Amino acid sequence: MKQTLRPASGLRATASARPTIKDVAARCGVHPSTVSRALSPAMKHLVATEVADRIQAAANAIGYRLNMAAKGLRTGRSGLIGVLAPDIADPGFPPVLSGIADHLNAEGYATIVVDVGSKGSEQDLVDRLIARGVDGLVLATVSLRDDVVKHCLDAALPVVLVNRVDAAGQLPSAASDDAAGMRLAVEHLVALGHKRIGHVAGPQEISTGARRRAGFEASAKDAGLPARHTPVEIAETYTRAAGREAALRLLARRTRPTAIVAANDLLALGVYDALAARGLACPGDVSVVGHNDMPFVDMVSPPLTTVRIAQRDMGEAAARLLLARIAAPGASREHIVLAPELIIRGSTIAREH
Amino acid sequence: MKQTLRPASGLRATASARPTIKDVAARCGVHPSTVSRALSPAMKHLVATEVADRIQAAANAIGYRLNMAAKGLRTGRSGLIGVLAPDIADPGFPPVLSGIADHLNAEGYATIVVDVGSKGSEQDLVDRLIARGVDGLVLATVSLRDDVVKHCLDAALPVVLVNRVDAAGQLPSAASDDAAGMRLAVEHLVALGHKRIGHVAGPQEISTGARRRAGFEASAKDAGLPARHTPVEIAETYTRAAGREAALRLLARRTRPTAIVAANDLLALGVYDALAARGLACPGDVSVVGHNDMPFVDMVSPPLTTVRIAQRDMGEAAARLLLARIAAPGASREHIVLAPELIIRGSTIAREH
DNA sequence: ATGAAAGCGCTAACAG
DNA sequence: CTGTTAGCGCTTTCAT
Repeated sequence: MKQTLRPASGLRATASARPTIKDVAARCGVHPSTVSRALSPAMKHLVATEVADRIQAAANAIGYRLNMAAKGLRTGRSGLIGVLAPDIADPGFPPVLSGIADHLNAEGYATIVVDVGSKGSEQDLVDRLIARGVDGLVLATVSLRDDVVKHCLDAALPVVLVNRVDAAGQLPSAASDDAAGMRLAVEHLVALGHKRIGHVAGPQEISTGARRRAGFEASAKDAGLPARHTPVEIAETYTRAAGREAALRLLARRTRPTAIVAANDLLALGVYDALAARGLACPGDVSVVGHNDMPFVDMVSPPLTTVRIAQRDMGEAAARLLLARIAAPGASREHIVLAPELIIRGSTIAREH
Repeated sequence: MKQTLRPASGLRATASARPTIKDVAARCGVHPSTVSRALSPAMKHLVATEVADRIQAAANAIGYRLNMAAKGLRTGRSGLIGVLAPDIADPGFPPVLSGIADHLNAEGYATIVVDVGSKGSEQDLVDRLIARGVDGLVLATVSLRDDVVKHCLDAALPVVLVNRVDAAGQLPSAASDDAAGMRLAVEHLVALGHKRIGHVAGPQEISTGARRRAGFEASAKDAGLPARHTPVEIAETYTRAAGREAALRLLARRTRPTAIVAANDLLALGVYDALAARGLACPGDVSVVGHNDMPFVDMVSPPLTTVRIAQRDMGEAAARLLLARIAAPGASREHIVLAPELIIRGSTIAREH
């Protein structure tokens, strides 16, 4: 028998190690479980008020902090949420993230954000998060046919999507109304007298890319514009460079569009680059509309007309959805859709006839 | 005696619960500790290769994942690092963060990023991170006289600073050479013939604000410019609005500067706003230099001349420093300083005489 | 209202 | 090389 009891555990005020529930108990002359109860808001009512106060005081005095790892081990819930982001550096993402994190923090959760872009396989990242015992996942990365979704469902892990949706609509999501956003853009241009409007579409395996394109085509049709006057070119990635290339292809068409709607502000800046490369003026020769209203697009020249999406709200909605899912695993597959808003600036102008 | 053994633990393939080391052990007919050894890279050599392989296979077969909370509880190390950020939405921060996270991830750590701006007391945030058992902290928030620093030192928690330094220089840090950056800016303007150069300084309780200001004043003096021709106005926050106000004050001076150096790109954009408000042209009437080279300042009009700082490297250096600190708690209080670079664009022009 | 006991999943001495 | 044993800090029955 090897009893490795720490000598006089809990009595040494010399403690440099982190105090535990036992230290508090010893100091109050009560049993550790009583301390646990007194310090847990939910169980506090089971303990005499006077004792509870003494325990609270002692805990403060020695600077006791709950050990979440131990609690998590015991309860099976870590209070950790994983967030998979496509690229932290993308200027559109921080507001979403902060919406997510604020809401989650308020509920006592901490968030681990993982940037998928840089490191290898998304599966691996998810597995590492599972190893950390995350109680749920927010995916801002899902592409339309995606194995990660299946992977998470297999792991029986509560998951929500933000800013994206999955092809089958199986997962709860919070996203902007992409079709409505494109309609805003197209109708604005039509009202300005434009009859030939091009679209620089985003990657089609990402839901925003596919849905904005569909929204563009539908709105153009509804406005009575023939397909040959509403050409679409696809950018393979949401980057300025890809936007430039796609716009260049659009401008090389037989009948040049007098306006271009981009699926994204980054793409729109690429359109600016293409225009400059061809010696065309914006908005003089070609009007441009973006999407997302990312920071500082009001400072570029010309200030970009764009569709603002409710990024913070989106993040918050996703967090709420996830928490609901965690509380009731079988719950509703809700899709929250947020209304976009057109911000008119200097990059769109009436078409002189 | 109450033996609550799970019946036939590890034999049920029905398992919907997460498999544990015991399940793997049962499946292989070995003891759990052998599994632990076989699955730990560091201890694997203690186990027969054949057995180790069998264990590995079984683990994969049933989808076993290490439970980090349990491991952490046992070893006292969580593999979690906390990052305190002033504002995730600040466009300057993501590259730093991604430098930190990438390096840390590669070493098996996960990072919890906390945005200080939104929620209450920084102390509380730190305490919550301590409750999570973080192995160390990266502070991107420290102001020059700061109690958080003391709080962390008290908790004997390894800490490094990034992008900032503390007044006493007690903590290891990774930051850009602010003085050198300002010298680059001032000498550039002097070379262009400017003789009256103003400075929109950042908050003086933040090290970048204070050090860039000191750098500005030193460089101006070295260039032979009298103090009355190199006025300084302080912006209370690093925001476009505060930059505008400070610039307005600068422009209201008796002898108007022909160039303005801002402590930060956000501030520089505020200077643009002020110039526009006074009907002055940039760079025609007043040249402007920023600091940080944040995304898309090359797209504003005019494209901003600015001092680029090595943000990603800064993050990576901070991560390295922290890991070193964790490995050897008493280790060197190293200050890593990164060299900045001047990026000349359209907002600075020669002063016609 | 409190104490006792057991165990979450893992690792680290310590025997063999 | 492998099994035994104990325990990290906490919560939660179950008894008092």
